[in-house]
Amino acid sequence: MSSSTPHLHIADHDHAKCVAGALAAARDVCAQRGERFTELRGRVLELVWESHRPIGAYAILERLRADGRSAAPPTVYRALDFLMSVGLVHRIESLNAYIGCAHPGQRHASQFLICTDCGTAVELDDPAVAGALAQAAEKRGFKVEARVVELSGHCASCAQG
Amino acid sequence: MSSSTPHLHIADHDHAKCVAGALAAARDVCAQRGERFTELRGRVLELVWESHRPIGAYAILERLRADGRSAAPPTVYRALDFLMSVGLVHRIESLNAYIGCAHPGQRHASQFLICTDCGTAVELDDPAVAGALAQAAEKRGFKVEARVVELSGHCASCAQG
DNA sequence: TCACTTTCGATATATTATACCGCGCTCGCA
DNA sequence: TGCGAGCGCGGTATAATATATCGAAAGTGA
Repeated sequence: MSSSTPHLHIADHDHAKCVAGALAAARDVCAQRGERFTELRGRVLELVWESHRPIGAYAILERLRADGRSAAPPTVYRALDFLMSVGLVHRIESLNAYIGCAHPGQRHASQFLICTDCGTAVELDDPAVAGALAQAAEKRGFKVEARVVELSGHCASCAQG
Repeated sequence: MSSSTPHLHIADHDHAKCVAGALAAARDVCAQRGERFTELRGRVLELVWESHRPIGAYAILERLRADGRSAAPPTVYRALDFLMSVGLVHRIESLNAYIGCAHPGQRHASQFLICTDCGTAVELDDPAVAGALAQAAEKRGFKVEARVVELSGHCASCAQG
């Protein structure tokens, strides 16, 4: 584990497989929806999946440039906007950062647990939370269109693992 | 109702009372905590309470300048940071904006219903939601330190009022 | 091949937020 | 009542994040 990933205890997992799976799922989703999964979009998705920590748009930009590619902010934001529009990437509002979607292709209302020690963000799809939110909104006649649910704190490993 | 507040159906309320109440509560909270409730902080809090719609830092800045006051971004951010630190103001992450706390002085885990039509944000303190979130986190050994729960959509009035 | 649409490069600029410095006021305390 | 320590704030500069716009290139479908 590199020093840049303290306590990344989503360890014990084959991350290459994560990335490959995400890319494969992306191809599927885009094919199904008749969207073009271009080389740039693929590369950006790959960078977003580089780790399980949300990554900023400008960090992605740096990496694209490191590839030798000419890139400017719009390059990144366009790709991210596309990836979010097809549900392959989520934006973490409290960090102004982006993370790969854990359940691409499926409709889901996700929640994030963000560890402020190791930086990892875990995506949940907890039905009890989703249900409680839906009820709270309905009780007030509110029609929900978008949800931002982000809990920050210490993951199990960092809290004392 | 001004054209700048379409469908503000938190109507039927004496907003001056809202503001006065918020300022009084602020004085109390600061007194209790031995914090200084300065004129600037009071004015910023008042501006945040100008409506029930989240307001951006730079909008606050403009209003301060309209007062004839000399002010720069740090002026506003310092005041907002203070007000948030004592729990008088919340930040709405999905809007990069700020709103007065509906339950100052009380510990609470709030959720926001943000209407994309009229711009109002209603603060809830729904125990079922709070409970579901606590459980979801605990189940995974996650120690929660901060919560961001923001639902966007259409309020009862705007959805069809 | 041609017309059409989408994607991308490129430049400029907008929006939101913070780092830093120094002064003066306030408050606690002798 | 004077003093020192800390806090609040004015002010400048700059960082970090995001968007508007335009034209060229590449893919798509007839």
